[in-house]
Amino acid sequence: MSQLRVRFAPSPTGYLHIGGARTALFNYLLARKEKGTFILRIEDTDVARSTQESTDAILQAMEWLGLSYDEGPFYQSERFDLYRAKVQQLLEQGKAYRCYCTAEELEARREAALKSGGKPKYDGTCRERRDQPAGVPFVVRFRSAQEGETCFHDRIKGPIVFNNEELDDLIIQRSDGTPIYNFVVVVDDAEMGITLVIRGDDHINNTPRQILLYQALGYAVPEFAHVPMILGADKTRLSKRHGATSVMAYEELGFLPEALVNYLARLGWSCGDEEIFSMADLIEKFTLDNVGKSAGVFNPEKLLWLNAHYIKTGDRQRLAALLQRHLVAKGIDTNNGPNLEAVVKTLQERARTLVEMADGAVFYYAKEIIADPEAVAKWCTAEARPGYEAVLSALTACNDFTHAGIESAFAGVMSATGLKLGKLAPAVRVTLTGSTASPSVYEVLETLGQERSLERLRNGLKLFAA
RNA sequence: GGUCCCUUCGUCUAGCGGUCUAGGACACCGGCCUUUCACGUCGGUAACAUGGGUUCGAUUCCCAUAGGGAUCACCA
Repeated sequence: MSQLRVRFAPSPTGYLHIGGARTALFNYLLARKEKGTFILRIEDTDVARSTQESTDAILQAMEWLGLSYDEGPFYQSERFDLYRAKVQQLLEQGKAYRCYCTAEELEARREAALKSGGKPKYDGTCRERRDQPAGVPFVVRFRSAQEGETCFHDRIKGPIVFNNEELDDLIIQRSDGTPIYNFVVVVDDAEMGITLVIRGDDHINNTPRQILLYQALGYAVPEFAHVPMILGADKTRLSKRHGATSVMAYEELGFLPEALVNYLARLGWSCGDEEIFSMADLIEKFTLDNVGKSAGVFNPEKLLWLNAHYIKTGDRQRLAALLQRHLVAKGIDTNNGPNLEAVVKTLQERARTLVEMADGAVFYYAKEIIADPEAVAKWCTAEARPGYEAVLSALTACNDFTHAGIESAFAGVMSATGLKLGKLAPAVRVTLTGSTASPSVYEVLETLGQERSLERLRNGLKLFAA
């Protein structure tokens, strides 16, 4: 066990999105690699916006991705006593003060400042206020440093310096007594012994004020590593406009968790020319040194490619179980039909997602084949009928309905009729699958089995032009 | 607007002063394979934002400019 302690601290105001998942992944990978501790903390201090459903969704997504944590989940909503005590401590030490300005007043002043070209920061009205009017609601503000500079060495971005003049006295406790993010994140990271904070770089601007807070509270300041944002194709922050952003939406779309993990890891991190990484590979090879500094564009095409790779190389039994779920979702009963693993085998190389695989598997379980009219018109012609009938009788006579047996049945027909497979197979494919695109007819025949195949082939006779 | 971050093919990236006529991957285009669709395979198009420095020598270091992103809440 090393001293490294990292955490993922999502706010339960929605599902786990792609960006959050990558942050969680990086934390997880580093913790595992360094044999450190990975902590999960739910940041639900905003009671109005936090929901149990969101928390559940986040937990579920973490589990689906295989990101297990060592401690937690901790809920900030259960730690208000701690925060109140820390606020009190700051108040007593004169490092924080009560502010009686109302939200409306502040808003008005902000606008005025902006209009006159000034900075929209708190003007310090209550900074030196001594009286404590009874019955008047107040917030607690942190007395921030007004001069000097605050700097830190980011593990990804390098040295970053802020002029303290840019910082204002931020609110650390609302008028309803609940604490605010920038305050609790400091208290919790310190109290939980976090040694390295890995988070999105949208938090860079929060870092200096948090450092000041660590110091005011007498805590050691942890290290920081700010990972770049993930952008949409138009280079703006990834959002719903760009398609699915929820991790679990990808499961529904037929993606495998290892594909998403692999993709997310490679978005912003690299290891030479390698592209394919299992979770074990990532744990072995991940380092913050190879995380890039610039924001990356989410590329669904590449995710698709990785997913196709994992489907191609995946375990059939597992894929069969996953495929069944997608088939059932389409209202298809897989009980009266070919073995699912055999079906997976024929579709593995031609499906990029489980949804595509399910689409491609539908014909196997159809009670009746409804053939594409265009395909029928093109291949089920009077001219093709003799060959088709020859195949039908050869397959009827076949007593070894395996790939090899089927192949030799076709070979027999080909030598007897002089027709090439290109003349024989298409019509068979159409009556068997209803379409011109499918796995190899030998495979389809074998997978369907003799009984079902012959039934379809006989029914198919009706499709031929007279 | 202020502040902060970022800047190699369309996209993800390799590159950590000379090995760069810049490598890999996705996508795209073409050949091959082939019973369809795919897979596979071979090949191709395609990038160091711009301008100054530093240096014997810059894709690599520094500074500007431009562009992009983030952030400026009693959200996190």
